[in-house]
Order: sequence, then structure tokens, then C-alpha cells
Amino acid sequence: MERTKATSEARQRILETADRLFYQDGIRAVGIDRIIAEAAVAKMSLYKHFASKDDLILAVLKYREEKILEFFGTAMERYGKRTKDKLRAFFAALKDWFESPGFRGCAFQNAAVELADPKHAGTQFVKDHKRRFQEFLAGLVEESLGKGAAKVAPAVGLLVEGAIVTAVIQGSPDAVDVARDTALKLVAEAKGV
Amino acid sequence: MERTKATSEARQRILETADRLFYQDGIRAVGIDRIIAEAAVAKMSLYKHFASKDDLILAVLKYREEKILEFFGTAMERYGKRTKDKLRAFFAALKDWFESPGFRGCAFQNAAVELADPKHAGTQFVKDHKRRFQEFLAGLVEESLGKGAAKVAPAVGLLVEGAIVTAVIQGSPDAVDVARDTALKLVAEAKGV
DNA sequence: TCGAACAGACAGACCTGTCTGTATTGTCCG
DNA sequence: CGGACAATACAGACAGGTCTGTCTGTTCGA
Repeated sequence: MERTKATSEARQRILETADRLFYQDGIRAVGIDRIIAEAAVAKMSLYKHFASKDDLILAVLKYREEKILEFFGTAMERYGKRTKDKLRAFFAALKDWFESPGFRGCAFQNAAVELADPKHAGTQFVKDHKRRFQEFLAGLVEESLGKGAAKVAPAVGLLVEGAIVTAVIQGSPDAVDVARDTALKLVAEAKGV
Repeated sequence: MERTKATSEARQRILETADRLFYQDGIRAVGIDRIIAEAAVAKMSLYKHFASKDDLILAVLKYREEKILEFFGTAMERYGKRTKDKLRAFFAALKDWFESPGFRGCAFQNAAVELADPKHAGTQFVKDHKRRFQEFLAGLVEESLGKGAAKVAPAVGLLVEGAIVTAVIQGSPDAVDVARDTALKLVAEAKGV
């Protein structure tokens, strides 16, 4: 018999439901009662697995980082077979995300905005996540540029973040094309010189 | 005697207080009671000037757009005296904003995230504001590039938006330097060819 | 029999929005 | 000049709902 520890079914249902609702309607707009109702879970089960709503928020952010990583991993692998250029494959995956139903921007950006408090553990996690994400991006740029990537990668990061917020506000994925073209141009020029 | 219409002192105090609190702590985190307390206003005065909290939110967004315009106007005028390049002056003003105490990103982006509802009048206003802001940026680029600006301006917009969210999450204004250098480079190249 | 989860009442705080009543001020008219 | 009147805003009670988090039971499966 497996130790149920962190793999409890109830716990998993809570995580997935909270993740979906938080992303859809916002962290503050979603109450505990709604989460337990849609997850078909008793309130005490939630408070047994998570000390508080703040604790649940943090757990959801960690859970989502795993899912995001997984999403980009598989999507880029799919595109990588025909483009070879990993950065190009990344932007193709990004576009898929923008076009997916229910797209509402970056859950980490959104969480940082809603939490507002810089001392909140969730806010700290968002900061760390963005640093990890930026390193991931820098890694992709590096495959084309080698060590010269350091000068281009930060700009690519800004283009990606800007494309996310613009796409969600304008309700259109077009921004990703601008970001991709500009990013690839920056890389090409850095390589050309 | 002037018609007090929209220039009521109470109304103005409510607007300024709500703007400050909404930006500081978030729209949903700030209740009506707190606004009227800090504005030193009766609750009925608030509900006389604004039909509902949603109505107040929208009024605050409009008020803030005026203030933002004013801020960039004066700041760019100040910097414009020594740089001549309006785009450069804009980024200098942007940096001033990032470094100002209590900086918490773009109030319009934040509002869109908090409201979550695409049908909310505030969300619609944010979309329109961002379009106006993008046109303003495009105008700056156009001063250097003329009609060729159309190809560069959208990328500059993404860089600016990306710099805003990155600066607030990382708690550092450094992103603006990357955005400025990249934007100026894009413009210079478009001019050079 | 024992542990995990379900079910739901409950407390205490906070939310928006309505309502009543009072104080102040300026204007108009006799 | 002076009193009635209208407009504006302050003060705060109140209703009805929602929020988080705690508590007591019950049910079910190993």
C-alpha cells in the first residue's frame, strides 16, 4: 500500500480545481466554498491538506509551474521536429497557448497583481519562477548564439512578457507574431555581426 | 457661481483616495468603507456621485489616464530639452516612473487582471486605453522613422509592456534599460537601411 | 476498528448598498 | 435685513450576503 502523503486523490482534486478556478476568475474572486463544491470535497479535507487559503495559493502556483514546464516541453518537442530552431519552436508553442480556449494570460503575473503584498510567499514564488523562466529562455537563445546570448536574452524576455499581457488585454494572439519576428531578428543580427 | 457638477470637492477627494488605494492594495482588496474613511466623506456622498463600486472603478481608470498623460507630458518635456529624441525622453520618463516610491506596475494591466470579466466596462476601457497608449508610442517612433514606424512601433510597445511587468515583479527598474536600448536599436536599424 | 473523507452548522469578520437624521451653506424673496 | 428653502455633505445604523476557518458528526472501506 502506497503512503498517501502528497498523492491523496482529494488533495489532487483540490489542486486541479483551485488551479482552474483561480486562473479563470481570479484568486480573490474564488472562495473556499466554491472550490470544495466543484472539487466534491469536504471543507475539512481541504484544511487538512492546506493550512490556509494562502497556503493553497502557493501550492497551486508550484503545481502550475510543473504543468507549464510540461506544456512547453511537449509542444516544443512537437514543433522541434520540423524547425530545429528551438527559439522558433518556443514561439510556436507560445502561440498555441495564446490561442487555447480560456487563455487569460500568465497565472504568475496575475497572482502577483492580485496578492499585491510583496511579502506574501506567493509573490516571492512568482519572482523566482520568472527568474527560472528567463533562464529557460536564455538557454534557448544560447543554442543559437552561444555566449553572445547574454546581450539578447533579456530583450527576448521582455518581448515575451509584453506579448502575454498585450494578447490577453487585446483579446488577440497577434502580439506573439511581433514578438517572434523581433526576437528572431535580434538573434540573427547578433549572430551576423 | 460655477455649477459644481463634476468638480465637487467630495467627489474629487473620493476619486483621488480610491485611485491611491486601488493602486496600492488592489481593487478588490479595498472596500467602500475604507475609501470613505480615508477620504473623510459620507457613504451617501460616494453613492450619490457614483452609482456603484464598479462605476467608481471606471471613473478612477479615466481619472488615472488623465494623470498618466499629464505625467508623461511634463516628464518628457523636461527630458526633451536635452535629448531632442522624443523616444529617448519617453524612456527616461518611464524610468522615473519605475523608480517612484510605491510603483506597482500599470494600473490598467492590474485592473484588467483583477476584474477578470471581459464584459466589465473597466476591462473594455483598459483595452481602449492600451490602444491609445500604443498610438502615442507609435507617434514617438514616427518622429524618427516617418512612415516606416509601422514596422517597429508594435515591437516597442511589447518591450514597454514587458518592462513594466518585469520591473514590478523583480522589484527593480533595470528592465527599462534593456527595453530602451533594444527599442533605440530597432529604430536605428530601421532608419539605417 | 481505525483512518480518511464527506456533510454541514457555526462564528466572526467584512463586503456592498440603503436608509434616516443632522449640520452647514448659500440664495432668494418679502 | 432676515427668515424660508434647497442643495450638499457628514454620521452612522442596518440588511443581506460572502468570506475564511473551526467544529461536530457520519459514512465507508481496508
